[in-house]
Amino acid sequence: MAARTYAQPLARACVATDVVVFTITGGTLQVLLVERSEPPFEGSPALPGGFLWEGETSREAAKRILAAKAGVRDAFIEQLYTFDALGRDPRGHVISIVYYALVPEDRLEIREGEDLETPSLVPVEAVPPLAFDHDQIVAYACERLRSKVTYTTAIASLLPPVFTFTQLQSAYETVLDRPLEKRNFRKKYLSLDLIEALEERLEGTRYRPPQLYRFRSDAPAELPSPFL
Amino acid sequence: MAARTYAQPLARACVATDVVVFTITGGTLQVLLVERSEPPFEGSPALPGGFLWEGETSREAAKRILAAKAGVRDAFIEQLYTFDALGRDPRGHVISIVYYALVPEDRLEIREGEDLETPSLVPVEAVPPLAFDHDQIVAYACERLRSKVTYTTAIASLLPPVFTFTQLQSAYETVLDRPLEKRNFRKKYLSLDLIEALEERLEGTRYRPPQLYRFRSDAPAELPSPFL
DNA sequence: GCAAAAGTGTTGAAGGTACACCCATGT
DNA sequence: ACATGGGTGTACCTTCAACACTTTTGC
Repeated sequence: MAARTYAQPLARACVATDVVVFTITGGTLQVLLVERSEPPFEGSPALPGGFLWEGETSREAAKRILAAKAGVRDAFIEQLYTFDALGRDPRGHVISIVYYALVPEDRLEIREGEDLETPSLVPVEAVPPLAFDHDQIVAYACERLRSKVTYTTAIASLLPPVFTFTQLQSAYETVLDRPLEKRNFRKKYLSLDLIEALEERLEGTRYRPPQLYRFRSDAPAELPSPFL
Repeated sequence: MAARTYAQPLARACVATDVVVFTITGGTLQVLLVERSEPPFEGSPALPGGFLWEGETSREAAKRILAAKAGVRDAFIEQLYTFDALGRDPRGHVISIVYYALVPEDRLEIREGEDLETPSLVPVEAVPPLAFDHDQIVAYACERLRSKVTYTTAIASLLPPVFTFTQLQSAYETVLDRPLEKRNFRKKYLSLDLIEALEERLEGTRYRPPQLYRFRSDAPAELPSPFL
């Protein structure tokens, strides 16, 4: 590829992608893990991932992996960081361009890929020791997610298209891992003008039916300043 | 490396690093560019960069490039993003793990590398069209830098170890590209307790000698919330 | 004494935090 | 009528923004 010769031998690195898939289930933030079906770390839990295919970008690879393991094709997905410590993969110099994805619980379809790796959801508070440097990656992704929701509308990607205010608040509480005060949260959030009330209310509750909301189609992805 | 065969051919990508070196000179934010001494884009301005060497991480490569072009060994350096669009390098699939670095003006020693590429500083407001996707990279790095200084002490890396309050404020104004109100800035900044006054004042001014400050050795790198 | 930058407080507006009760529904 | 979560307003305090003059030095 490079016609010229260099004083130093160039790295012969392989490029991989791993994906940290987040979802909220049962009031906890969960991450999707697979059990590795081959060495290295065979049998260990790990992030879903794999090598880049020819002619594929890392984002495309991440989407492919997301579709394969989580059954989702158009989720929020964003590059997290590139991990390339020399010892991170015993097979040699493998760099991983890591993405994180946000998937609403109801859109997640966990399936075995062709490679027979079984995906499962694990609360972020209970992630077991993982293969490679994936523990660090998960920790970093959580940090990023927490900060991201405070100045963007990324939370929308963890919620169904239509939701109640309580669901919205509870999603924030889950991600941020702290309680928010109900009245202040509503006041503040409504003032941001990001969401709009539907005409219907939720039916079939055995209590007062809550107002339904959705994000406005013109809601900005990013807010000028953090609001939480 | 991979013993197993795959259904799809794996990407044969080369890994490079580029570095966006920022400094403040003469009240403007500047970025270090080199003129490419070989194809592709021979003669075009570009970011300093190059392929990873064997046994080297991208961060080490970035530091090597920083040292080679800017004569600086221990500057602030942080991974920015990994760019891997398929068409970004006409030679083939080259992914670039990009870093950005902050260097105080007085520590910068611009030098020609062995490759004869001549580095020069250019105001970020006047960056010419660059090779590859480097325009985008510079734009993204500026954005990152602007947001970074609002919630970290990264500004310290653009200043000499000892500085006046005016220098500090002016560094913020340069990076953020907007004026700040002097009294409010001082009040707010002092309340953060990040800097401490030296006993000496600056001498040799032809006006009232200003107080000198330095960042406290225990100043946190990151602040709990943005302050500007 | 003049030029040049350093340094310093107050006030009004806005926004944040803390807090407790009534409402609408299903059973 | 009761249980359940839905929904609302006020008072205080903190923080932010706007604003102009005096001080210290060198020449």
